[in-house]
Amino acid sequence: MQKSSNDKGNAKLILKRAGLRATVQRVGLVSTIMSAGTPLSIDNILKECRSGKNVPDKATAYRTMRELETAGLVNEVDVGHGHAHFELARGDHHHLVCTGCDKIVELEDCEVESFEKKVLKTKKSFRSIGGHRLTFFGLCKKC
Amino acid sequence: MQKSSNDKGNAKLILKRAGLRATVQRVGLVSTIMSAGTPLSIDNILKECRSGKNVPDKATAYRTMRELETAGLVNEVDVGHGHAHFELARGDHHHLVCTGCDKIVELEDCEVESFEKKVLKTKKSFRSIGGHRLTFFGLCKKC
DNA sequence: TTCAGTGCAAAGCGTTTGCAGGCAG
DNA sequence: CTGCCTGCAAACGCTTTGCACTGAA
Repeated sequence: MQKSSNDKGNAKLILKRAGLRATVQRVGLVSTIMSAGTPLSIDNILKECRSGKNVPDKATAYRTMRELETAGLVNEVDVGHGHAHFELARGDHHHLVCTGCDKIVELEDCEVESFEKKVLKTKKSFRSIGGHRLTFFGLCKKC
Repeated sequence: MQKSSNDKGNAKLILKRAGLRATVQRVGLVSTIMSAGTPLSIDNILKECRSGKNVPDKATAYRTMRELETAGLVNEVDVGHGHAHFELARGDHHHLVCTGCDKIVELEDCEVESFEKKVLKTKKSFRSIGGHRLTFFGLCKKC
């Protein structure tokens, strides 16, 4: 979870590539998301940023997330906590959420494709299926 | 989508069984949900109720949904529209949502169980998995 | 120097809650 | 008649927006 100067360099590159100015606030936000292995809430992101300088305002954090999302660099994740989480965009994957402590674990290797094909074949009123969202809820061993 | 007097009778029974008073407002809310084949937003539910008498207040609608949810009669559904939908509780099933017109279609025959077992076997930090939520997004033929 | 980006404060939206009055049992 | 239920309005939490100032290029 510790941010290296390498993360900050990468963050700058990522921002530049997206056509966004690499301000101190944005570099902090992006490197935080990059070094997290799990989707973070806005409050968590800001808490992480407080270890650095020029902590962004909450409005700035939201604005930046939307911009990164539009640029395809970040995905919003909703696990039913009443607020959004954000993670670095990556391939099709899902989440496992502890209903006790709200911990979120990433799941690789999506296994929904065959189901998706069957759904499209069955539901004649639909032209196409562009994506899906799958979340598992359970209890982690600490809860 | 038309509510029969039969629906209203069933609604009264359902409410009584849940230990709730069968007021005009609640009967309207429950029979609306019963006759819908798809999850409805609070606004849609109230719109449907307006064809009858004693249209419930929005606060009443929310309160009643929470009570029915606690009683296990209704499920909240979140398809990422920024507001809740409610449907009659039934077995494990999923939803297909049109990103054009927001239509929601029900999917029977859940095919996630084997994936779920594999996840539990892989993620050693979790004790149990109690449920999952799967939503497909696509375009219907009208969009 | 210039204007994209920022912080602050206010507004927006869905949802919840407090309270006094009303109706089902 | 009793107290559960209701409508109204205010509060709430997350998110967005308007605006004047600021700092990156």
